[in-house]
Amino acid sequence: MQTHFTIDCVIFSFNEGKLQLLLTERNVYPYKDWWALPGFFTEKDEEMEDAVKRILYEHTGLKDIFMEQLGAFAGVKRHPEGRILTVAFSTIVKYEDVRSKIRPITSYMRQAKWFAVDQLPDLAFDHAQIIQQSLQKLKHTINYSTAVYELLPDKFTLTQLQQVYEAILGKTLDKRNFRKKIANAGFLKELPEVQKGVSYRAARLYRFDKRKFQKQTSVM
Amino acid sequence: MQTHFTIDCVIFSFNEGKLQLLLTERNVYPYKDWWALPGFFTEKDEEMEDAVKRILYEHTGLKDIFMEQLGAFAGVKRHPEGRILTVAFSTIVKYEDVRSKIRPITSYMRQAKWFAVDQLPDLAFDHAQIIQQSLQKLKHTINYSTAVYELLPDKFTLTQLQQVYEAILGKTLDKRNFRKKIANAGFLKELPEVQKGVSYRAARLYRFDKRKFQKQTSVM
DNA sequence: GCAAAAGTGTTGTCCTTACACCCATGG
DNA sequence: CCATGGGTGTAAGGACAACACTTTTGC
Repeated sequence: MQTHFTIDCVIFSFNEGKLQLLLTERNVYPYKDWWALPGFFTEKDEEMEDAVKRILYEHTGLKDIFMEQLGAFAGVKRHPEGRILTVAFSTIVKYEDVRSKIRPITSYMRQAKWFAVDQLPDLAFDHAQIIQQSLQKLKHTINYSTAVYELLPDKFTLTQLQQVYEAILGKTLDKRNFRKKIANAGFLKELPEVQKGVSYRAARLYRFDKRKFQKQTSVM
Repeated sequence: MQTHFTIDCVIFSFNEGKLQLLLTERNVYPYKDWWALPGFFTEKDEEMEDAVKRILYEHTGLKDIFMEQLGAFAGVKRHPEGRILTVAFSTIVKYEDVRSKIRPITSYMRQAKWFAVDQLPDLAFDHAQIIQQSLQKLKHTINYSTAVYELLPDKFTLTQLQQVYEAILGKTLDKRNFRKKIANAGFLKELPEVQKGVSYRAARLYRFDKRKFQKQTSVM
């Protein structure tokens, strides 16, 4: 049997000390004027991966971003038109890198905007559930993926890094223990620079060393 | 756009010291006479969860089994008829419990049969890939789920338990360390019985205590 | 008595956690 | 000089890995 087939995108970023999520305001029925995950119908005989790329671009203006599959959500009652199967994908982007590029190409969506994950509006369809599941997954994989570093600018301070961990895990961490753990892991490169423009002691800047990270994790 | 929508089931069990997988022999084109994961088309406006139950029953004779979603597999070239999206589900069953029930109801499949996961035949579609991914997931969740205990009979010896771990992880474990870890976890109940019918020292039997397991894990 | 598997302890290393104060800087 | 966040060490407990021999049983 055939079914409608859509893609939804969960796009995380980090700004102002908070985990952020990119949502679009729908300009079409159903759920017109509601906020929703960027997502839409696939086309006939379109590869799923191509559909993800296309829809991501058309709805947010973002390109060349790798998205990981979260899972399929069906449910006859998800949509007034009957069963629509959606496959959700998630990714993480650097806020500064995409800031100027966010802009829906299609007129199906009125605008795309960042929301702090702890201050989301009411969402269309079952998107709140998809987001919950995505956050769950992020929590579990945080230590085994480069996800955290995708959330930060190229050069960052240890406090910023800790904030990202805290935002994702939803709890505060001990500063000394956190730094020991990071130092131990050994895939941060200390830079000869420090923060600028702060009215207190400037913090050391670090960079993530992907090569060293892969060496570590590939042993396991 | 619409797409064909199928379900595939990855069903693990454990017998003769090996991790086993239930496959069906196809009686229809495409891939007639090939071995494949039990799976078929969903029906119009059928809930995904209902489709899983129905297909599992029709193709293997198994009922009342909870299946967990693995993910969606699309791919225009998966199937001669064009894009067919399949959502894979996996589960684990006790070999003894189901032994006599395995039997396809539908004539689309000629027979259902267990194969050791390290001795699988050539498989239809992209089912080999789905199985690989499922095994990966099993490895990762082995310590945080009741999966292992679903694989064993009600009463089992510690050596049997260790064999299951070894089969899933694909490596041998140290007996003393393994027993310490299990004892530490504290959700096995030692029974007053021992093995029977063996020509060497009979091993103590244990039972898995689900209540204690949940207490442990829910704290985290 | 022998074959076959059951059962059992110790040690070192490393990771995790808890916990509090001085330091550097800009204004 | 003060407000603000940056930066640092230690001790205890728990988890993990390495490692080999004795015991029980059926035949």
